[in-house]
Order: sequence, then structure tokens, then C-alpha cells
Amino acid sequence: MLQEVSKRPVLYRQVADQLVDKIQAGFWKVGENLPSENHLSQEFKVSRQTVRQALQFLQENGYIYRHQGSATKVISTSQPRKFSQSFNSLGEILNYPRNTYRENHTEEYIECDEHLQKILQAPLGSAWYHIGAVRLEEETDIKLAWTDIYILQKFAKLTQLKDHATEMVYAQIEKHFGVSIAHAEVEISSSKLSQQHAKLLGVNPDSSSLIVLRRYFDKDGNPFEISMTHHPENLYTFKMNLRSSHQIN
Amino acid sequence: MLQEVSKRPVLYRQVADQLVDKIQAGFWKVGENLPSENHLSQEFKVSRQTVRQALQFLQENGYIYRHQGSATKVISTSQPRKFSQSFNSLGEILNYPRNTYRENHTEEYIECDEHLQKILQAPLGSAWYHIGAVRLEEETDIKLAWTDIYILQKFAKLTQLKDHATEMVYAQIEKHFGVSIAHAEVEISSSKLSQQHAKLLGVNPDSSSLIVLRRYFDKDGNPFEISMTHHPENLYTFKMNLRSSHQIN
DNA sequence: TTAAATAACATGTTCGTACAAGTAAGGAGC
DNA sequence: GCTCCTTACTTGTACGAACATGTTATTTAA
Repeated sequence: MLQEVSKRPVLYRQVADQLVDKIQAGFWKVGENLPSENHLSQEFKVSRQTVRQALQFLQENGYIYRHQGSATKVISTSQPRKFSQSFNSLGEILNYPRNTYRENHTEEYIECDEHLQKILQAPLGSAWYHIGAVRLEEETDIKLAWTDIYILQKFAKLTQLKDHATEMVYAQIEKHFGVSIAHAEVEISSSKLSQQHAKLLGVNPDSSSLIVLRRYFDKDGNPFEISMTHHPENLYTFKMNLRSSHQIN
Repeated sequence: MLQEVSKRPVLYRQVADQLVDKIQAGFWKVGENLPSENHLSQEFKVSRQTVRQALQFLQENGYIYRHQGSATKVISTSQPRKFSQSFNSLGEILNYPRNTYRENHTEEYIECDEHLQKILQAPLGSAWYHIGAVRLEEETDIKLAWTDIYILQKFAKLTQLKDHATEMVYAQIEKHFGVSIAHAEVEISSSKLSQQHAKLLGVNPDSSSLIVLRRYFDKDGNPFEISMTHHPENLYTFKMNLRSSHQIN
């Protein structure tokens, strides 16, 4: 019965898909309440736990708002953008979604020249190692972004490590060289995608891009890694959730 | 027994807290695996279900990486970068630089239609007040951005207040209507500037733009203000500083 | 009329149990 | 030494049951 509607392997996703369909079809409108978990449990002929898993999926994707004691409310019908990164704390901003990996295209030793200095904020002539990579989604191999990573030259051999393509580079530096982040900067801006990047990512060369620049500093205030990521337009959204729940610790 | 360690009301949070403590103390280091769920279940003398809830909490907070079949891996100690939940800093994301002001171009009563719903995430047909404004720098009068602000219709008279053009609208709502922000979302994306916006801002119609969407919710999860700001390329950068303030508090 | 107590109902937590499905290591066979 | 397959282990899914806790509407008492 459920199989006919959806070919999802797992039950709670089948339920979730049907709920999403109904929301998007306007059966439950934004601002209205969903039936209770027990009611849905009977309607779909699944356990309440399964319904709760489905509702959790809807919540994670921003469709509903749940709160103990009150009914579940529809807050959005919009299909969330596929690649959006959500943060609950600012620290998470340093990371990239787990289900992605890098594919290194270029690796080279470079010196910080005047042009690079605007990005690196490092001394002129300092020695760096540049990695140019495409970031892809694990399952679909969709090209998500182009990333330029600059690390201090002494860290260059990192690229030969086993998990290099899937782990965050700053985490690898922390792990293998004992350098930890004392301070970081994140800058987000927008610009048109360069011809070259557009070609590498297989998108319209006229499209705009979201640029995320991350600088990692050690305890002495020296940058040891800088990454600059170009996301083609509409492919990536930066999303932050700010809660005013005062006492977390 | 567990009570002594933590006074959290719920069991899974007590377990989660202890796991986080151990990770931050370096008992399990980044890259290492946690014990299996069954093992933890026995160690903490709680059901596996409770352990899974605790692990889910750790996952949501970026401490661990889990996926079916493999052991749970520690990916972050989150300690230094957690730049923690000080609402002041998070709140700053909601604000706009002080030395700017708005120049309202259009004000109108509107209803939430299908197109607007994607932005507002509010019920179809709900009554809103729309303010279209250019944001300028105080001294130079340089046009920085175009902003569409949507507030609930009952707040419309705000626009007649004295400091309306310089204060953040959400702050005005808080002040005059006693509605406080319980939750907020910030979404950052990139797109090409529309012809109309480009003309209003006096920039090249072909340029790209940085779009910052802010949604403010009350305690019931209802949005009461949404603002969507379009920054022409190279005019605005979203910058965040993350410090590893170990124990300032 | 208003305010406090209560009942009904919603989601949240916690315990069981069992099986499914993905991963990784060890052994068999070549 | 190498590949393939089995096996043990891990996390994921799904069921059932019971109680906890927060919300809301109703009823009762002041």
C-alpha cells in the first residue's frame, strides 16, 4: 500500500514523503496544525515512533514547528534548497557538510605575492602550498563548488594522507601537526563566477557566485590555512538558526 | 548516580553531557571512534534508545560523525571554536552596521500570495505591510543595498515613528509592541541583481548580488518580520570573527 | 466577571525487543 | 600475494508500551 505511493526503502521516509506531498499540495496550509502523532499513526498504520521519525525529518527540513504540549504546525511549504548548510553555533561555520568530498585538481608551491596577499593576509614572499579542488556531493557527484585552499608550505605533505579528500584540512593540520585554531574569520561575499571556474563546475559562465572565505589563525595570530570557496548561484545557501535559549551551559 | 554528575532533567541529555565532557577532555580524541551504542548503553546503564538520543544530540552539534555500519567517529572537540552561544554575538548577525540608514521608497499593505510565501513562510492570505527601502551609508550617501521588509500589518504604524529610518525594525517592534524574538533565521545566498533593483541602486544590471534573508519569530514560532536585502557585488561582505575564548565566563 | 483548579490532549522521554542493512576484518581458495 | 566470501560487529529501522511534561480549553470557586 505504502509501496505504491513511494519506493523509499524505509517506512518513516515513505510517511515523511507523503506528509510533504500533502503540505505542498496545500492539504495542510501554512499556519495550520497537523493531526496528532497518534492520529497519524493510525492513519498510516505505523507505530507512533515511525511517525515521530517522519515528523523529525519534516522538522529538520523546515516544514513544521513542534513544541511539547502543542500541536505540530506547518510553517513552510517550500522545498528547501538541496545544499544548504545550517548552523546552530557559529563554530559550525568552519565546517563543510559531511556528505561531500574534494577532488584536487591542482597542487603547487607558491609564494605570497601582492594579489594573493589580499586573500591570505600573510607576509609578502611567504611560502604556501596551493590546492585547487572541486567539492562534490558524495552520492550524486554533483559539483557543488570550487575551492582554493592555501596552507603553509610545511603542511604540504598532508595531501598524501588517506582521508585527505574527505576531512577538513584544518582538522588534518590540527591532528598531524598539533596546530590548533585560536581564531578564525569567515567572510561571505558575492561576485560573478570566473570563466575558468564556470567551466570547471559546468555552469553558465555568466552566473553569479557565493564566495566564502575562511581564514584560520594559530595562537600567535598567524594564518596557517585560508580557503576560498566559490558556490555557483542558487546551488548553495548559508543558513543560520539563532535561538535565544539563554542557558545552554 | 547520574544525577550527581549533571542536574539535567532528561536522561539522554545527562548522557550527552558526559560524552561531550569526555570528548573535550581528550578521552576520545578527534579521529578516534566512540564505543558502540550497546557498549555505552551498558556503561551508562540506560537503554540503547537513550544512548542513540544522546548521540543524535552530539551529531547535531557537530561532535561526531555517524553512518550505518561503521563506528561513531569523533570529528570535533568543539571546545575552542564553540565561541559559544553568547546571544550578544549571535545577535549581532541580526543587525546592520550603525552608520547606515534606510530611505523608504514604497510602503503598502499586501497579502501573502504564493510567491511571497516562499519568502515569508507565512499563511496564504495573511496580512502584511511591505516596506521597500534603499539602505545608504550615512556620510557618503552611497547606496549599499535594497531591502524588502515585511512586517505584520498590525505593526504598520511603526513607519511613522521618529527614529524609524535608523533603527532596526525588529528592535522597534520589540520596543513598542513587546514582541520579542524567540528564534531567528539568517539565510545567505547569491543571485543576479534584478533589472529593477540594479536601476534603483544605480549599478550595472548584470552584476551579481549577495542576498541576506532574515526571519524573526516570536515564541509561538510565528514570523513577525522578514527582511530580504540585496547587496550589489563587492559592496558588502558578511564577516564573522570566531575567537577561541577559552574560559571568559 | 475573573482567577484558579482541573481535565483532556499534545509532544517528549524511556524502557523493551527484534530485525535490517552497511562495514570491516579474518579466513578460504586460488 | 591476491581476491572473494563469510562472519561478526555497528548503526539504522520498526514495533509496542508506559509514563513525564507542557499546553489549552473547560470547569469551578472566589
